[in-house]
Amino acid sequence: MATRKPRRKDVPEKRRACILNAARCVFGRQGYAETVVDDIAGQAGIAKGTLYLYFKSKEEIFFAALIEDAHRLEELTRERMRAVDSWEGKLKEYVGIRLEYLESHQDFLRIYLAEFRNMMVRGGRMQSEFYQVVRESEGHLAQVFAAGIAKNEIRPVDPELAAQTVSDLTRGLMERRLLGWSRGTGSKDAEFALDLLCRALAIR
Amino acid sequence: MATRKPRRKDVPEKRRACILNAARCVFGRQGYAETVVDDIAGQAGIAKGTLYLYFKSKEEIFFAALIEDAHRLEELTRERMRAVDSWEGKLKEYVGIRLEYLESHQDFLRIYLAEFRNMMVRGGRMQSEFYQVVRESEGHLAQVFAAGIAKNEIRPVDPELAAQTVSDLTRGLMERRLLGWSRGTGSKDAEFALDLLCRALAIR
Amino acid sequence: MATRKPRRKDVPEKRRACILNAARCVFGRQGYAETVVDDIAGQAGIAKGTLYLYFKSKEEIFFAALIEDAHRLEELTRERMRAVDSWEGKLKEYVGIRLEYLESHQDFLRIYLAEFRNMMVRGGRMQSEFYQVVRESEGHLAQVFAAGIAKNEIRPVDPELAAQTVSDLTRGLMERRLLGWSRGTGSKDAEFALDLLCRALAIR
Amino acid sequence: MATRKPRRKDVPEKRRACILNAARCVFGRQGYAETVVDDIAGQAGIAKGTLYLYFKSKEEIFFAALIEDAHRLEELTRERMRAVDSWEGKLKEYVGIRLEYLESHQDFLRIYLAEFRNMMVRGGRMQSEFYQVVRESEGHLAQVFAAGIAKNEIRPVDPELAAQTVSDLTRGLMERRLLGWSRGTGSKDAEFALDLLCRALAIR
DNA sequence: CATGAATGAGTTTTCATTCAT
DNA sequence: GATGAATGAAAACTCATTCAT
Repeated sequence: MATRKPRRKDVPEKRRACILNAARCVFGRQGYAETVVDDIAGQAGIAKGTLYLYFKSKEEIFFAALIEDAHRLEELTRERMRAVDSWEGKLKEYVGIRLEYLESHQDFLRIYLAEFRNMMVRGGRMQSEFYQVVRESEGHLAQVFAAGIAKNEIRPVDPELAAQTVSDLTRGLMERRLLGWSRGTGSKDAEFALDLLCRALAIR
Repeated sequence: MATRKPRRKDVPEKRRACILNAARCVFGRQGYAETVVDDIAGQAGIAKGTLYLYFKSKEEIFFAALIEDAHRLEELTRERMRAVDSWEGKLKEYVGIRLEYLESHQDFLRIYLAEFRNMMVRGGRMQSEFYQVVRESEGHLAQVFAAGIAKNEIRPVDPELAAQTVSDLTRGLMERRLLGWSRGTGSKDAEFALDLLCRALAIR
Repeated sequence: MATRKPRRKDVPEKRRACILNAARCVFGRQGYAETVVDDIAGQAGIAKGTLYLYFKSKEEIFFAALIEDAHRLEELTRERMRAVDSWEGKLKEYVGIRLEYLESHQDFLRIYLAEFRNMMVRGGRMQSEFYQVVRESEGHLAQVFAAGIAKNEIRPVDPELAAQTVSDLTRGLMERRLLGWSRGTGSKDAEFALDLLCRALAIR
Repeated sequence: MATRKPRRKDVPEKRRACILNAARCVFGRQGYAETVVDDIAGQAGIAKGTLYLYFKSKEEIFFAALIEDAHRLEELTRERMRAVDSWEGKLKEYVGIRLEYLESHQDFLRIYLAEFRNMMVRGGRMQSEFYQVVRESEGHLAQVFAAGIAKNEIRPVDPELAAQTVSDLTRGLMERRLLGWSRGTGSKDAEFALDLLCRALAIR
């Protein structure tokens, strides 16, 4: 009913998405510095000049690609966490969704993780938005822990710190997978991390 | 008596060190890509050409700075861990030394962490040596856990995985400090992480 | 009818030719080493970067300019030699065409001759193609002599050696003209060289 | 009697010669542009700075090496030509001495020939002196021919032109040897060239 | 005298961005 | 809108020359 004829106004939207996909692909494979604008245009199957009709600069393309996917991941996470009740289940989803995402969006996660670290190196660049998404994500997790504490299922720890811990461990898991040190969604290392968190946080 | 006149032969050594310090400073502030060779020369107070008497390329300077300090950190860690007996104490030292090092070698740790993540992103570049140091460091930690398990002080977990977990958490702590989200050596987040690890690993 | 609108597709061809002409001009005036890429761009009236859209490197420009003209000279030579019958006539054309070419393509011949000598100095560089053209040219001449010998018009000498001799003498004539020691197509020195060759080679 | 004790004042002379030999060696092997001053110093077994006590610049070293040997060759030629009487003998010596010199001074002849051609490319550089030596050499040869003509042994040709012809042919022979196309002092090509000249010049 | 570390102007090449078609 | 040829401002690296020791 809604999107019957994808005429006119939708084409530009399609173009934009196409460019961002191409960008994720080449940025993920080669990194920001090694990627030349022609690579993105080539991968997207359009001319170099056309890119500049949709984005102001190479950097803008990069962050647009990064943030769009970060939002998507965040939405997906909320959705899946809503679907389970226990805090352990929600925690498992948080980690699990990231490891799944990794399989299908390796390109994105490569730049996501690398950029996450660059954010550390200098506050600069990282134009607040990516930074926001990351903080939101951790905030959401913190709420889960806060609720668990309120329900007396979790020890009375600082929910923020617990969330940070989960965030750190999950990034570690993803990175090692990217390096090829481990595989699969439910492998040993993920189980170990989840078990460790549950043991350390659960009452008793 | 010994080093009275630091003339002649010592000067080149001094120059090299001076260049590496300058390099750490600018790489740490601006990252690898944003740093131009002139910046390093300027910071070191020498001419651009002089750099090339001591190093073959910008990249070589980068890795020399990185690896030299990585070795130093690794040595310091071993020393300090040797000085205590309990596995909890050793663990505390491992984390503590890193947070202390951070205060005095912020520049280095900025590039250390950023590069650590880049290593994840693509195997390339990272010329094995840095990679070696990092793996050694985790291996050393794993031995500590293995010993704890043998002495029945630690639950029978995979020592490698436990070491990875510590590594991930410690990097997380450092990164947040670098971002200015927390301060001090003995602050809440570090205590939280250590407490969490001890609870999760200790028998009982 | 044919080439009414030289639009679109012809422009790149024109650019290439324009660059090569500029290159011949400055290389011819200053030599390879003394020429900087900016000189070529300036002479061609385009930006430095544009050169690299048409050629991969300074060296490639150099050899493209060299070889293109070498081929042209070779073709012209064959054409003109075919037009006469006697071996003396062909010989005269071989020398004459070169001296004429010199008048209109001084730039080219400067680099041609200089490079010819560099070829001698070290086998390196001279990427086979120029070398091929030169050898072909001498080979063609050798065939003329071989035919003359077969027809009993020329003494039974080694045709290859005779061709080399002609080649050496002709280069000498061109070089002296380039130095300004003599002028004109039909001047004394050329006549002398031709007469000398005919006397030495002809039967009787 | 004269040179008893090579003390004091002779050492600098020795140094100079040593530098020039080194220069010939590396210039001959690598060409002017590819040779860096360190190469010369290294080959001479002295420090780079020392070169500048004996010569003002790289270019000066180059031309000093070139001209010194050119003078030596010229002297040797005169000596040997004086030792024979017939013009054919003198001619043979002129060519022969050059082919011999080639065997023992390949390095020099490589730069000699290349530079000879560069002289053609632009009058510039070639600071008259080398130019002078070359002209003298041809002048000397011309005198031989003039004498031959006076004695009615040689046809009444222009002696200058004849000398140029010999010069061109000899350079051709040397170049081909340098390229490895022929070997030995008395091989076919040299005989051919001499025979050709004699036939063309001799009365009858 | 001899040295060789230091210099910095100069070179080639790349590539994000623009704009006439 | 789309194109891709043209641009020119950097960047990494070299090397002839100098000069304090």
